[in-house]
Amino acid sequence: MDEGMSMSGFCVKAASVRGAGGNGSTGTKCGRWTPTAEQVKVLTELFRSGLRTPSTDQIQRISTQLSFYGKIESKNVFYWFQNHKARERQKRRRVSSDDDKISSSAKHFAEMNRVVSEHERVIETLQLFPLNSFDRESSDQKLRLRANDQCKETEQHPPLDLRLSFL
Amino acid sequence: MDEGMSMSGFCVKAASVRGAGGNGSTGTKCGRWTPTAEQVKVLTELFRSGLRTPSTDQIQRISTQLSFYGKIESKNVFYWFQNHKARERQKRRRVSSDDDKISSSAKHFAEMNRVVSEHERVIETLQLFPLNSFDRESSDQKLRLRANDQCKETEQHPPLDLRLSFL
DNA sequence: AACTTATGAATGAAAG
DNA sequence: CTTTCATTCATAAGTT
Repeated sequence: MDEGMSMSGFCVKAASVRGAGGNGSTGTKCGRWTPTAEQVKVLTELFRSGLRTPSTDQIQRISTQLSFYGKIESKNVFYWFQNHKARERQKRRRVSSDDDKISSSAKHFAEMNRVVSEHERVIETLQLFPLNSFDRESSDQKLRLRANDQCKETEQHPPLDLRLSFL
Repeated sequence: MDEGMSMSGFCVKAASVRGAGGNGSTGTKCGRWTPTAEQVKVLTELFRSGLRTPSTDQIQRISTQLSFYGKIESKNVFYWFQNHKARERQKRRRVSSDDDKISSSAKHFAEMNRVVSEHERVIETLQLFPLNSFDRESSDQKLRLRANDQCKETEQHPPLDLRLSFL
């Protein structure tokens, strides 16, 4: 597949975006959802009302409701809340960094210590042998305890070999 | 605004591409695993072949194999499958939920990715293309260009009703 | 038109 | 497995 932008995508024109009665009558770009002022208004109101992470069902309802004001998909609503919440938190985080000063070390300390807590496991050599009877939840879980390596310049790779015979 | 991070003094990103149409100049980014185009390609192929929840040893093997194309850890493989599977399911759910709303629009090609037969045990020697193909197509970033628009301007919307009672 | 900002979309990592 | 959080990428919209 090479091209894919020529199926049914053709936008006419997008109405004004946020900014209150914009009206610009301009932006004619598709490729990503461009919420209308009304949609943003409703979404914002929902957020203000305390809704932060709508359930799938709620997302569906919101989407349906908003589709009345313009094209929209469930995922747009999903992403909107996800982003809105994340950015609000992000901003907060920014502000809370006024502790500056000469650093109370507390933060750094915690961060430094957490790495070597209980990673002494060194599950480097995973059990490659087939477990006897119950080979139940032996997988997954253990892998998570791997410590992080250091950044290694690994941009030198060999030619792509797509054979998956190693399995 | 914003700057580079300075947590533990690791490598700061270098932006750039991950083997898109350019060349091998991959961004040396740390902090979190950034799969190379080759790695994604292999992982995707494995997934397409039916692999959904690799066992510990499979993860280990895959990781080892992929490390040939760049830095990678077992947990990255583990998470990749975990996320890929979950999102495939999530996406399907969302799309199917709001497609009844779109009605007169074309069906989504996302559905094209129907479930692959689980009986795929032919992960023996899957070769998609010659090892030295110059086909450096991005399989990672280009992926984002999937068509998803059909911007149907609903410029004729009703008066704004800000009641959120539909929840 | 180039640059900057705002924000939609994606995804790695992790929590529940 | 499902859901959430954190970061990052991409791009429409706004600014200079």
